[in-house]
Amino acid sequence: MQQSPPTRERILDAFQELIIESGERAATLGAVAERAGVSKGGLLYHFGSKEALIDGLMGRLKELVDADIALMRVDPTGPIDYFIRTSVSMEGQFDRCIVAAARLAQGAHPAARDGLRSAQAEWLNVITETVHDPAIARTIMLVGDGIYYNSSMGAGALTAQEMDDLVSTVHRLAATSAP
Amino acid sequence: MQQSPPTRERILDAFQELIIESGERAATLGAVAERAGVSKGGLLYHFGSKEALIDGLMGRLKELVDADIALMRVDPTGPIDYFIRTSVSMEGQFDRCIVAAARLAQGAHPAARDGLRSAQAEWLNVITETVHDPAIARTIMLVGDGIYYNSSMGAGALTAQEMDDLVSTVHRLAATSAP
DNA sequence: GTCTATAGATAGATAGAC
DNA sequence: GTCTATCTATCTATAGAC
Repeated sequence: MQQSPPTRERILDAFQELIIESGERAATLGAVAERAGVSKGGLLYHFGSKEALIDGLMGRLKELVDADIALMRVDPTGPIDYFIRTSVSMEGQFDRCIVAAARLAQGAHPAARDGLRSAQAEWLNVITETVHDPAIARTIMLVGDGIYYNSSMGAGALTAQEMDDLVSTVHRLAATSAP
Repeated sequence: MQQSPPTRERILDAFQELIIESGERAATLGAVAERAGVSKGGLLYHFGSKEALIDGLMGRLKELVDADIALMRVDPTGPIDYFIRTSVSMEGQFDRCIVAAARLAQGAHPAARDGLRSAQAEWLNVITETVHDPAIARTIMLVGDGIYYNSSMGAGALTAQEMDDLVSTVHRLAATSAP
């Protein structure tokens, strides 16, 4: 029998999805509460302010980033393949959480900005360990950032063919080296 | 003697800068009016609603994009060099307008989303004409998108050295071709 | 732990004087 | 073309019952 997630998680889910679907502005406490199936008062018992709600989502982000970095390091296809392919999906909790965080970061919420920045720093670390050339590593990071930029703008997902082309293009780039 | 720009332009400037500095949410009609040096009523004479204000900024964006595409086609260093180097600055009206539009697009404003999408389509056209390989062209576009993603997140500007490295890395990528 | 009721602040927009 | 005054709606947050 299916258990409904704890209220706290349902609230964070509702907040995250509302931000993705309709922007930060539409993610009011009332809308989040309704979507999570609680009253405003009930929501404010778990997160005492809107800032606390954002901090809650950033806590979730940090957990997911840590898990992702660990997976990236051990992926059999290598960190670059993993990085590009997982940047693109928008299907999992992780990507959805990142897109929501990106939108909050644009709304000038320092906690969201810092959370994403430290995630970027960790990814760049692993990529630099792999390709050694810092300029190439930074360029690959920019490709990943570009993918998130498009995701967060509601662009459609890449086809499987486009995805394969992109991965192989990035691999050729990684094999290149400055003269 | 310095002429102050017409009120309409001052209002658009104020709107744009407020969005960049503090996010869409802080760019209320009152805040925009104050920054532009008019009253709310004065603002609403020129732009009858917040949506009209957004449409006004999108009109400015379209003009700037058209001018940019024209420059990109005739730049002596070539379209790719021009595309990468100008994606990065955040100093000119054009980049600031794009970043503001990107933030509005994330707030689920369809007009902003459409304006940016058509700009991206035009850039991609020119790049594809230059490098011929569509997968490489798309990858270069993603690098440019990544730069804007970082700009709109308030990341610091690249150093001149990082910029040169990036441009040469992208050029090596452009020289690559699928087997 | 969750609810209702409500306070207090601020948003977008209108009306009409100048 | 610009202003002040004001209306209405909505948002965050608090208080207190259950």
